[in-house]
Amino acid sequence: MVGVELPKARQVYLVLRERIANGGLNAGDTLPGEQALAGEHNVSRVTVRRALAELEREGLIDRRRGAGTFIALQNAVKPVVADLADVLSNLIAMGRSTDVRLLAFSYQDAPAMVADALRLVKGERVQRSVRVRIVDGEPFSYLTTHVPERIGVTYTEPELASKPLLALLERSGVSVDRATQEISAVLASPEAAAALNVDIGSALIALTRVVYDGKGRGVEHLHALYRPDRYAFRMDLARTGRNGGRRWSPVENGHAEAGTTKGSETQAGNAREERGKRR
Amino acid sequence: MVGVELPKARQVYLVLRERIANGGLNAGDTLPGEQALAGEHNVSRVTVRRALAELEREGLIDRRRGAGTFIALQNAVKPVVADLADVLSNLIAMGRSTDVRLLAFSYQDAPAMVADALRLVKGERVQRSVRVRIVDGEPFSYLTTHVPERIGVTYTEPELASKPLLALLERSGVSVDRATQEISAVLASPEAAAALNVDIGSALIALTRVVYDGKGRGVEHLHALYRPDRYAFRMDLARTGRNGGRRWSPVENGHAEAGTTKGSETQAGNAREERGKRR
DNA sequence: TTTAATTGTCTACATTATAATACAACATGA
DNA sequence: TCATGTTGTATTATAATGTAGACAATTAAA
Repeated sequence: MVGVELPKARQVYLVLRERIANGGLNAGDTLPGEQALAGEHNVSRVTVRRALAELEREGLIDRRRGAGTFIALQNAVKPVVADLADVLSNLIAMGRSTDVRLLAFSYQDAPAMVADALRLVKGERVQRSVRVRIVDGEPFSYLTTHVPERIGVTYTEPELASKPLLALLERSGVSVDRATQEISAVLASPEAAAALNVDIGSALIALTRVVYDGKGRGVEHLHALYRPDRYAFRMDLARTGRNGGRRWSPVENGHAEAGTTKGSETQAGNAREERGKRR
Repeated sequence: MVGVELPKARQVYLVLRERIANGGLNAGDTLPGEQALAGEHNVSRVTVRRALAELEREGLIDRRRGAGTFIALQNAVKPVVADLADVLSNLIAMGRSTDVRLLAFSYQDAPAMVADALRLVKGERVQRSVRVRIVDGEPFSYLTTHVPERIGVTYTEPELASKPLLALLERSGVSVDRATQEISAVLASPEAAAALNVDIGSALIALTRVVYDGKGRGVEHLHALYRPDRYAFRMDLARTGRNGGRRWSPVENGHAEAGTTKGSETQAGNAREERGKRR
């Protein structure tokens, strides 16, 4: 049973990061001393120091010998905030350069989950592709798509790497009509972590979208993973008329806000690259 | 720099769990032998066995001596899928029993992030509360709310533990009008992990909602953490008219589907409780 | 200046994780 | 029955991680 626990240094790191982000600690505040932190968390000072070193490397804190440890001034690297409907359009509208790398492309039997969602007969063949979308030189989404073979054959591998999948589907005569999507959270698997340049086991936003044509047949199964530090789903809600109903309705928000802070981005970006290389 | 890495056993565990969930492995399939897995992942067989032991404890696989390791039949404990607008209403509509525990309640200076979102003067006092919502006996959301002091004083601590916050706000004359919410993913901090009965460092869905009154003043800042195995945000989208626009519009879905499988829930629930107790 | 508190550094040791190997117990199919 | 491959168990060795304590360097305040 032992062996799958998190190292203590990482636990302390997590707790402190949480306190800095949401725990009511403001920029410039003084953190408790290493000795005190060691006591609070029931670990040795050396372990606390490892956690603090990681936080310092990410630019969240400043440590000054003799003085103490302080919360860094511009610690919040705000993610790009975009509407839930169409990520790509929003990014382009923000004037960002996007690029795609095709990591895998094959035809195979449909996994049970996909066959179920697309309403295929079990084992029907599908086209599977894995792509990484790169925005402004940094990877930020890891896309796994499954498309029924009969539709997949209407476009080629290089086309998939250069054009949006939805456009390819429409070109082949499919009427893209309706979709269902779910948002969840997962830990980064080694493959996804490598592609997105984050640590294995870090948190990722998971989005699963199933697209149907006019007749209700599934035409695309998309499983997307996003870096939460680079992206967040945002929606505006308005209270629905009936009083006491206590319900919200989604509101079309004209354009998404670009939320990435200029100054801090480069710094955090570099720190992250180091982290990725260290193995 | 060392000390915050994930143990190899946990990395292998993550990979295998990912493959079981989304990697095209179906129920009943045979996993590669421990020796083979050790080779694939460049770790020793002992390490692979630790990862497998964890998966077995969670009911995802069956191991039979002499025979092999198999994917458990009913492994997919589907989360409760609900609409993004109003979680609580959906749960009640599903006929589920919900309960609330109040973990913290205090008045304090507003953290920078909250003050910013609610458009308060920095350091203005706010009421902070931490609640855990329990559905069908299992904790599934961890809510941290900040409300401006002038509004917070209109209700009492026990009221907060028994009535929805939005109802309390309206009772005090606040016109709840508009909200913005963002969905992201975070790792479970020790506090959240303990409250939600999951492992430290597991992935959680993070939702931040800021509610405004008719005059655009912030009246509530909600930070919610959900267990992804118990919950997922779902939305239905329809293609917007203009052809080539390639945009989606949210669709009101009348009622959310209850997605929890009866049989598997108890089993997985028990496994999880064990996990929570082991420390 | 003095004093106390802080971070930085170092050493020695204990505990835990991982690796490599061998062998037993069991299942399966030839 | 037998050969083969599997999981279960044990042993040993090495590496990684955590602990404890002491001391130096620096800061800030008394």
